[in-house]
Amino acid sequence: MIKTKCKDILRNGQQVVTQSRCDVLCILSKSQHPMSVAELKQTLGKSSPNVVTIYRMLESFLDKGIVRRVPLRSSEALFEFTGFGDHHHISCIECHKIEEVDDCAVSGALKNALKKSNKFASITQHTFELYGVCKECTKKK
Amino acid sequence: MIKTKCKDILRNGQQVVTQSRCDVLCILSKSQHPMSVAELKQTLGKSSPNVVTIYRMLESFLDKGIVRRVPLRSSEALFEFTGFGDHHHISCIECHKIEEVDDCAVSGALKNALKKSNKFASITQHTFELYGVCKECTKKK
DNA sequence: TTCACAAATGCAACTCATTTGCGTTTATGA
DNA sequence: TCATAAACGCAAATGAGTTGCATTTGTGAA
Repeated sequence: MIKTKCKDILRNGQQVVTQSRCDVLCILSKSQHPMSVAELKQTLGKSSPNVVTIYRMLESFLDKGIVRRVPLRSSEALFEFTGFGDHHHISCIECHKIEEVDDCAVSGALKNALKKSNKFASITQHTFELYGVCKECTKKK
Repeated sequence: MIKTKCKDILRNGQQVVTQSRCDVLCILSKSQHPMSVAELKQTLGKSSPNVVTIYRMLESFLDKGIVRRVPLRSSEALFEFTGFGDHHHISCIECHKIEEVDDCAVSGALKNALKKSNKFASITQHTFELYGVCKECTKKK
């Protein structure tokens, strides 16, 4: 994802375009896995804005649907760029490697769930996260 | 769920049986929705053990698979009794009401996911959580 | 029933992710 | 170019969850 693209995304989301915001979005859009705030800061390195700024930025991106919060770890939040469409994650319980998996019948499950519910009118969001053991870690044992 | 039943569950899970542990498990097993530590403490009222004790207890229950951690809120962990088998949740983004929904094709999605992955050998756990607007809140608007 | 030991508990202090307040700087669009 | 709203940095606060340690209690063997 090139910088100009990031700027467009920010503008479309009515976001003020600053260097920091471009940098963060750029990193997220290139990342193969959801990232924590700490990881973002580290990747940004010396040119990183204040942690607080990253938090506020992500909050703002979340509002506009530019990023999404992934509930894979209970200790810290992970964020990923939404532009790649819907997919899910398998996380290794040994080495914490994360692999992405695409839709795989979840949309069907969603419709089903709504049909079965008698209290809900709509489903606006969902998370489907898997935990397992990767082949590497399986081999080690 | 009656007290004796809770004791049995604890014993089967090689858990030391104490009053506090019975109380917590009893409350969880009666609850219609996953509960936070704070909520548990409040429900236990005056006879509640120290918060730290509740944390350690739940940690221990998690180990033995007696309870499960539900990632519905990012700010605090929710716990639910596993004895009722597998199901999922829809949480209202307005009023935070939680409804339980049963399996609805998720197991199929799981098999599918594993088949598509080329890095993972097994899936040991999964979460499927839905967010939406309940009928009540829809009406209000 | 008794006894020793491992496990549970309480308390205080700590860690660490995330939030808030506030004064300053910067992007935006008129 | 200028006014204003938003972003930013810093410091301090919050709040969930953890850790160390001394004390109590449940458990299984004698």
